[in-house]
Amino acid sequence: MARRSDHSREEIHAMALAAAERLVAEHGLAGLSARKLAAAIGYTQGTLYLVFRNLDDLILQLNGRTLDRMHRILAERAAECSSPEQCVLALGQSYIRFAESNPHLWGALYEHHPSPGEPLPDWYQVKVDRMFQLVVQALGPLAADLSPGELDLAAHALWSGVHGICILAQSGTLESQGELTAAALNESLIRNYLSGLRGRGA
Amino acid sequence: MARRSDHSREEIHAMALAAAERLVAEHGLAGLSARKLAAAIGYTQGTLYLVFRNLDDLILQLNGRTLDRMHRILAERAAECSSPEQCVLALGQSYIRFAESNPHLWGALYEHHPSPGEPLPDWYQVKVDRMFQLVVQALGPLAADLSPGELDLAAHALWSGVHGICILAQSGTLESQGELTAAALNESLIRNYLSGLRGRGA
DNA sequence: CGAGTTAAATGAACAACGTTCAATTTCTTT
DNA sequence: AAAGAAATTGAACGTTGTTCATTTAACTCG
Repeated sequence: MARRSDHSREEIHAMALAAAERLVAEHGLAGLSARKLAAAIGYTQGTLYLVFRNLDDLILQLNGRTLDRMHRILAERAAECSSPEQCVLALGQSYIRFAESNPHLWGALYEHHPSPGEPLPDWYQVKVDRMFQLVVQALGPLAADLSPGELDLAAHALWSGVHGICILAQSGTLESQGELTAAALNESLIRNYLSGLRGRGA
Repeated sequence: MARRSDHSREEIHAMALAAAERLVAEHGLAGLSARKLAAAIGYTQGTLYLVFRNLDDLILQLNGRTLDRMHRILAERAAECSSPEQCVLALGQSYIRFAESNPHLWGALYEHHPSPGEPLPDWYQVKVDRMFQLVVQALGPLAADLSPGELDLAAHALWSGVHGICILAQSGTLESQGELTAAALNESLIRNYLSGLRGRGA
């Protein structure tokens, strides 16, 4: 089996990403290997390296897709809500729900570290920033007296807080105690933070 | 080189953990391997398996040590502060400072996942709970009208928020923007959350 | 003091990993 | 049909975690 057998480069690229998504969703990042992934699309490991620079590159692109899906879902939810506070709450709950129903794909987002300390590519950073912008937008009407910088700070503080709750929930640390669901923590965090934000300056 | 050469089992255990701490601190979890670690203490890889069940076990014990060190530092800081709000702030800042000055050891705490979904051993869970108790204690005087359950909820919400900020900071996502330091996010999160907590019920 | 026993330590072996690239195979063109 | 080009392969290399038969040193006893 060799040249131009069935699929173009673009098709192989898409097939590989789709198969990787299935593999990771089912077995986590650890269940992904070049040979297994190649077998899943009917090729051998070498072929993957014609389409991706290496596995890190492939995982990064997979994470990009996950960010896209997540952004789409959260943006929908943020559009449906009534009051601004409800919007922020909805964003948080949607994020938690996404993490809970796609644990391995969501986990891959932060389990995967690019090689040294080298920065993420621009196109990936854009997707991350777009997520934060959802929070900034939802937060805007609530904090009319804040400067743009203060608003950004608040959005980041709040959103990394929600992110931390997801991580804690997925690590199973708070599985034992019944009251401490991710949803309850999320609501407490957002409600009190917003209340504090309204009560004073930044 | 064979039997009873120089060190008892306990000594080898301690030497291995100390060497692992050095290796991980310098090169991250990825820089740790059975052969490299064994060489660092003058043994071969097989010897490690006489003392540890496997590498996961070793890393878990290493993380236990890190949690111990961190708890000691945070407990000292929490004892030195004046007002309760200052205590919570000090805890958060100390946590961030620890993560910033021990990035790889702190990273190993959450990068390492035990094999399937099997739970952490009890002795480890105790160390995690002990960390949360520091927050609960610091939070206690600030929330006299809260039930124990609500206090626990608040402590977990706040602390996972701080944790999320550390993760975000270490991932380098907010390195570009100058104002968004982990310390600033931490202060915003804690100040506003506590303000909200005082202003109303849970 | 030398022989025999016991246990510590080794390191070869196995399967799997990411990655590379000469070799092979198929398609296209002459 | 032969030659050329290009897609795909899969053997190879160096690494990984883990096991366990074999080796080697120390201790015990006659």
